[in-house]
Amino acid sequence: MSFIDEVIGWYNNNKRDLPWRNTNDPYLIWLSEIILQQTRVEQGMPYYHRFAEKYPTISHFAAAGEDQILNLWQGLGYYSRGRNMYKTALMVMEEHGGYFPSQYEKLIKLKGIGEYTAAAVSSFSANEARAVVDGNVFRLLSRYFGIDEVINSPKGKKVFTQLANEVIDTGRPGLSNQAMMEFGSLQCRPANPDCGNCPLRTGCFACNTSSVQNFPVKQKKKATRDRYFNYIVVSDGEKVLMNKRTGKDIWENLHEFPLFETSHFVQAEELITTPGFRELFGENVKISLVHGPVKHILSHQRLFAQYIIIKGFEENFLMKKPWFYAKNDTLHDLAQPKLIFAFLKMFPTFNLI
DNA sequence: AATCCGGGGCC
DNA sequence: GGCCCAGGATT
Repeated sequence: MSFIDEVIGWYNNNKRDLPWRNTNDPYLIWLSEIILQQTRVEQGMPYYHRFAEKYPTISHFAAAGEDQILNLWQGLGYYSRGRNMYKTALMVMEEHGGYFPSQYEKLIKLKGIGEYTAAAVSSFSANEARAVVDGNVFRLLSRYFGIDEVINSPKGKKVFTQLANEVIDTGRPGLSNQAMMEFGSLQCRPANPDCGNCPLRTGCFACNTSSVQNFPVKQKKKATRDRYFNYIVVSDGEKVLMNKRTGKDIWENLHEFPLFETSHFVQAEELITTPGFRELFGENVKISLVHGPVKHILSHQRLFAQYIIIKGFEENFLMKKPWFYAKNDTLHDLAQPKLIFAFLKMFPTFNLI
């Protein structure tokens, strides 16, 4: 049996029953593939069900607004995926007559769809023979063939893409791609792979040289930076002051409390006496309560957030600011990062004030 | 080529 | 604390 025949044989006996494998609809497959980018199946599953139920077709999806998409995306991270999905939905309605494309060459032109996702959707929905190369495939190929090319580099990506397209079963590309990823995910997993029971062990370079932990070779990422977020909570118990983030920073278009960022940690009492603070929130503000600091890890940043509940906020300080009041019972309609929705979940009616 | 973009699970 | 996860866009 060839390499790919072994992988497919294993897949037929060990595959998980995942909902997006029971359809040929390129829209639903696209939905699942975007959700699963850099995201574990178990984490993305509830989101897939929510999206598929609320937006059963691309027309339903496009009829929503970006705010609604981001709201349903809340908590999943990498929010550009949600923003790009919405752009793609509009493109499909305008440029493809509301029919989600299934061909690689059309898919690759859409927002948020790169080589991996275009190969996945086209092979699963239309059986185009284009190999998917995700983290699972990198790992499986590098271990089995003993390839020490750095995977997170343009050259490495090229090398592994070529190899993946050489091993793909062109007679059944969709099945072949699914099998490669499932094998990498369950059998040839990152930590403690089950080499003793692996059907590929006799031909596997890494297994035969006891060097599984040496593959794949990956360039280490740069250290993260620290940021200090001071969230200013202004509430009368019925409504709360909110801000919608803009620009190229994290969490674009998500909502949060008015933010006062500092270059280092500053105690709340000291913070409100700094000149910049008074200019933003008024001369008469006083601290009611402080929550935190809360540590929050992102892929490239460490956030230290403290929530400063203040009183004495003057309404005329709303002038020329993007802030707005949101009623407590409408907060759930606003997409928020975890640092905000987790706080609101702890104090749903600001009963701490 | 390097960096940025979330949140969670595992070791 | 580091690594990884059905990656892609930007610079």
